[in-house]
Amino acid sequence: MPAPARTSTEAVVAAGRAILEREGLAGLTMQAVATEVGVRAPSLYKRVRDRAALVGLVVDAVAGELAERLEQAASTGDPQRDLRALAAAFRSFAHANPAAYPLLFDPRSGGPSPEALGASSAAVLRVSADLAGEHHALAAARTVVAWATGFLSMELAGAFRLGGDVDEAWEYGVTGLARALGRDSNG
Amino acid sequence: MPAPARTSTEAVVAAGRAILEREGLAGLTMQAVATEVGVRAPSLYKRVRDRAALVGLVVDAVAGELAERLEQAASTGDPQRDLRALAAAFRSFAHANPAAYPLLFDPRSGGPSPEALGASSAAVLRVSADLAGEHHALAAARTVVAWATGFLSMELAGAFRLGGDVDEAWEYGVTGLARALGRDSNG
DNA sequence: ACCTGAACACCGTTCAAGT
DNA sequence: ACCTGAACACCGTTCAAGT
Repeated sequence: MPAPARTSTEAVVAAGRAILEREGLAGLTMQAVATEVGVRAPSLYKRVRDRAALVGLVVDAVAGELAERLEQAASTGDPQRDLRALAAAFRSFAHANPAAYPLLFDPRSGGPSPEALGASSAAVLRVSADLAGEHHALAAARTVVAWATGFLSMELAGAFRLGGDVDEAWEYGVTGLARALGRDSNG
Repeated sequence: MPAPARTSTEAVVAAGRAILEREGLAGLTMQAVATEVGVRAPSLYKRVRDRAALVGLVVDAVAGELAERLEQAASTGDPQRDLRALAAAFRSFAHANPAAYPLLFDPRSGGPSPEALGASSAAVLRVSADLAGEHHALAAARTVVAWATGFLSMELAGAFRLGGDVDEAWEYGVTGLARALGRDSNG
């Protein structure tokens, strides 16, 4: 009477993430996930409460991986270089996860868990403190992340349709922010 | 045999927008819109091709209204003041349209039409040119809009969960951007 | 303890039939 | 010319029944 588990929460989340990138959020159905892990849709409810919870777990997994990338990126100790490295890490992560990335900041997805959020914030906060001073660290970090995530959302959405060079606009932005944060902000 | 029209595309779009804010994107169903305009769901297909097209029309309407607000806001002629006014207009519009605003930059909504996009961009481009010089106008405008939209997406998503004062972070960002765009950028 | 088929409510969409 | 009921495919979710 036992009954062998034919899948796992990790497998379900991994499948969800793969399908999300392959088919988009609308394609991330319970049936599609069930098929991918080799089970029938109702069985998924042994692993996750409902579809929203599944999406939440996927978002958390993505946030965790982003945190790793940011941590690896901001490691030179030179605040100006680290800021540029953080920005580059954000952008390459977004390009590699175009469907998942916008979900991290989507009002409708609940957002990442506090833990995942904290992990993702750590590296940015550290560099922001180095650059803008402890007193302005939080506001500076929010400015950087807001710019990066807004830019990348727009880039992924194809919202830059007035011509011009998108890479150049990105470069302009990083440079401007590095300058803005680094000036007479040693509060 | 004629057959009186019992609704109109404008009424459908207005209903869609109202329901979007009341019930969220998931609540914006063809049935809900049909009920609101006093018709049965299949009749909506005389006005819009499908649900995605309806959402697109709603997004366009919202983009058009945002363009008006931005145009009204940036009118003092002083670039620094106009930039702050633009930022304030973005934020109050987002707060007034919390469900619709993120859709403007959502990869999944197709985004606003080129016309609506152009109208929304005009005021920001003008102020950016005044501030950063014609040569950097586009990159500067993209920096400002990216920051504002990213900040507001995060604010609406409840992503600022590390404490601190959100208004202060906004203020810090505007000030930093105004400084960054206005310095030695007269290319 | 987990898996399944069957069932239900709900949604988008099509279409023949009405006026 | 527009509106409608009926129908279809599809989806999330529940649950009793299997092992």
